[in-house]
Amino acid sequence: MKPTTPAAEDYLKTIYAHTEWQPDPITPRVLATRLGIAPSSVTEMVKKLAADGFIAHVPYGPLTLTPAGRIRATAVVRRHRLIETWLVRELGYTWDEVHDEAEVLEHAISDRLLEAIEAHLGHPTADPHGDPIPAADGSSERVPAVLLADAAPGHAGTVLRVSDRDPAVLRALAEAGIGPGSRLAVVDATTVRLPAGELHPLAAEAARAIWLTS
Amino acid sequence: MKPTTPAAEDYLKTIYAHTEWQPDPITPRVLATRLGIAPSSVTEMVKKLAADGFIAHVPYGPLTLTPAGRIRATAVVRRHRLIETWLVRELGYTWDEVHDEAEVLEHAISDRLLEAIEAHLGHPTADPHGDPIPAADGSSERVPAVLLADAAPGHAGTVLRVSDRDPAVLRALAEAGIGPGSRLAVVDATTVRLPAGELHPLAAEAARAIWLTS
DNA sequence: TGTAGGCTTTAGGCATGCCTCAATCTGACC
DNA sequence: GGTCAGATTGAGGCATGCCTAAAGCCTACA
Ligand SMILES: [Mn+2]
Ligand SMILES: [Mn+2]
Ligand SMILES: [Mn+2]
Ligand SMILES: [Mn+2]
Repeated sequence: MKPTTPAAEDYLKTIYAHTEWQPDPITPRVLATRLGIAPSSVTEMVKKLAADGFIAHVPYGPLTLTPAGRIRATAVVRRHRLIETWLVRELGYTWDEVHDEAEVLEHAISDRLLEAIEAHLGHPTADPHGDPIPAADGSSERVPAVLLADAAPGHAGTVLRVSDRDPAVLRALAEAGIGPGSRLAVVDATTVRLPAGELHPLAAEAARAIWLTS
Repeated sequence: MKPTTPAAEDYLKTIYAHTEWQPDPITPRVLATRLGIAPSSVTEMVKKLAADGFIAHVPYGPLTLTPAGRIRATAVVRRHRLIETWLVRELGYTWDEVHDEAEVLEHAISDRLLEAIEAHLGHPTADPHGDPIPAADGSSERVPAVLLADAAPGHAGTVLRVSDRDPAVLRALAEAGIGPGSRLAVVDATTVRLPAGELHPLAAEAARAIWLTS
């Protein structure tokens, strides 16, 4: 399989991540926005990734990963999440601080170091945000989940994951003691009830970051 | 101070390393050979590094670091050696395996992570090869040392450092139990006497890799 | 069914960091 | 002092990965 550059790996990872918790394939426009680059830059890289067999693309259509692309993408996701886990468990990072560091290191560590870190951590299956860490063969368990913002009032469940996209949301939730494993009941789109019974208000961004068991 | 790219950092580090154990400044030709690139590539990068104030260079002359260049170079060396130390002490690497990994990671970790690793290791002052780890301010202790290959027969001393350039040499020395801190007496250019009294033959490359107290 | 406006692609450009090949300089030796 | 080999520099080129501006496509809605 063709080697990939750090830039290409970020494209593949972002395409993969888009469909991880939601079915629609990603469009060039959305990919450009997520990566913080111009749409025309996506067009160019898509041409290369398609030529190398990592993505399938018909002009003006959405972007989907080929089997080879999925393998490469999950390998990058695996690195990212193991690095985040390592930073939190071994080096005193909080869950809102790890993302940028992992974004760089995921392209820099060798397979050898990745395996050493994984063994050192005891083969964790989820990162600090509750995201599943793919196994070395690319497989990962997918648990049915609902976005808190989309959950019906009255729905009660366990926090499965919290999107790591917005550090401010992560800090606010940590402050409230909410994280993967927390039990929550949905009161309305901006209020949850904690196990102790007290009501807790949530910013709209927080409600769109938390995924509960369905 | 201007930011530096990974490539520029490798140039600065290599220029610095050249004078660390020997006084003559490096020439473009030698720098190109060390970096494994063409001499004309060095000419180009030297122009940029000189324009940015990191090196001093008169055409056709040798390359020397400015104070700004020395600060940047020691920062990279500090990263490199702390990473090597961390790989050996925490993750089961041997001293012949760490160099390539550190060569990449030295450009990838944040200041935040560097400080966390350093604290986690207890602020070590030397890396697995005995090379001094510069402090955050760039300072480092320089101990007088002689290359084993240049030492007079009969000279006895402690191994201060072993060059990490050739992994095969490092493996052979580890096999013989020779490393920083070992006591050795020089018999001739290719033989040393160990503390137990036995003689040990050394390859010429090994004799040019070992530095003893003078 | 026509069209406006958004999405996608194309065209042309730029910075980085390499390369090869050719020209120029330097210093050691005759 | 002249010569010449090796070192250094210059010229031109290429891959990567971004950009802006302009052109082309597509579709939802009038
Ligand atoms: Mn990344
Ligand atoms: Mn995460
Ligand atoms: Mn390096
Ligand atoms: Mn070292």
